[in-house]
Amino acid sequence: MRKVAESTVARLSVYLRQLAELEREGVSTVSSAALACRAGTTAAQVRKDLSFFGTFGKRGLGYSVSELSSELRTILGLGRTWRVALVGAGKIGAALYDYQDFRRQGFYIRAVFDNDPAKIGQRWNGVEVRPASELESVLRGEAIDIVIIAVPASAAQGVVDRVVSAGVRGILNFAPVRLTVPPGVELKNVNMAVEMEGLSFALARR
Amino acid sequence: MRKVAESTVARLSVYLRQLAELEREGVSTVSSAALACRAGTTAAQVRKDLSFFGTFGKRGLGYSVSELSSELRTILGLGRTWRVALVGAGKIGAALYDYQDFRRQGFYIRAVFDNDPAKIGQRWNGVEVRPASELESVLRGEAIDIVIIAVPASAAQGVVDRVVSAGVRGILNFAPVRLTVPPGVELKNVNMAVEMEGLSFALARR
DNA sequence: GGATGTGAATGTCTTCACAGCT
DNA sequence: AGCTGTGAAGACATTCACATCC
Repeated sequence: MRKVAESTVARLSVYLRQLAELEREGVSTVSSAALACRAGTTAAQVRKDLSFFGTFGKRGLGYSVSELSSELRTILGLGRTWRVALVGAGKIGAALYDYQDFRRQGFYIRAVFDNDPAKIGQRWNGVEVRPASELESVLRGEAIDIVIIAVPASAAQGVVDRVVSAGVRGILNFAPVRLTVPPGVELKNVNMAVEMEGLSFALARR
Repeated sequence: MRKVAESTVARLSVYLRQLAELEREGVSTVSSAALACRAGTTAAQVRKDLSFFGTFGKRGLGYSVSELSSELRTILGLGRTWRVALVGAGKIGAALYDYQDFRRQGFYIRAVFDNDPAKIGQRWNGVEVRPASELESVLRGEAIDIVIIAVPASAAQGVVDRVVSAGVRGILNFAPVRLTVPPGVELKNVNMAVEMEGLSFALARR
């Protein structure tokens, strides 16, 4: 069960989202072909992806929407809540804080940090914006699992080093800069500039 | 020169960013090994990526930082300005509008749309927030190349259909939903939920 | 009959290793 | 000597196709 491709995991997320939609639509059973169609992939890919984790379907029938949904939630580690901190209370931080989809999947933002005195002390839905000086102590005190980096590029690596030293092992980075973390720490990057440049590349060659 | 992997293009963006940094540091020449180290990949990968587009280095020496930088900008289609529209003037839209890195690479937001009467008519840095009803006419009138979707998931596909019918061929989607576009239209997705679930997956299996 | 689960085949991407320039 | 550029090898991911089971 080791060694699963990142692309497989990303697709599982997509499947899960499609299953949630099917559930809302009242559909109770789905074939790999139907799920693939909604997820933008192929039936064989769906079956292969799932086969890494077990066997969830019934031959001749397909998959139970609710069962598969629940299995995927377990596989993706969504069977618990995750304690999240947000570093950077600027526009991007505010947008992320608001992004309710996180909460729905069990990601709870338990702490917010910023350096701007005008923001420190504000209450966001009951969560106080704290100064960066309290970073390590709050991360440990609140037992934070995952930190979201939403600070300027120049400050990001410094924040990451402190976050890692405070024992956090999952980081989602929105700063447009390549960060380094020690082995054992999981780092994901969301870089809009890379995506935009992917678009301009594709559009330019025609 | 056809058929370049998406992953290659994404890395080119990263190289370009590293080269810009090297330029600021006053470095004039860089080896594939040094660039790879900064970009988080291998020397062979750097050379192979570049080899799809030509030969830019000097054997025994490395690459001229400024030359390679300029070549990459051309390859990525950054040798011109791109006219961008933003649909959705909520928190995410506001954060994106503010994201100055876009502008620096030649992506200019020329139009903003929303449905909220409280937002329509606002001026964002001189760009007026317009009602969605004007979508097609403004996209054509302003000769928009790329549209950023920052509306709720439920509204996204409808917006995309209208945007495509108005002749736009590049879309960057921030709504957490799988969109479909006809062939010939380039679609990139930024999905934070997928990234967070990738983190929880990695953290859960230890 | 119908759809899954999976080894085998195919396709794609990355790494190796070295000839060839500077 | 040093480092690039690139075929060839290897690793990895996707697709095929079919035996298997409901």
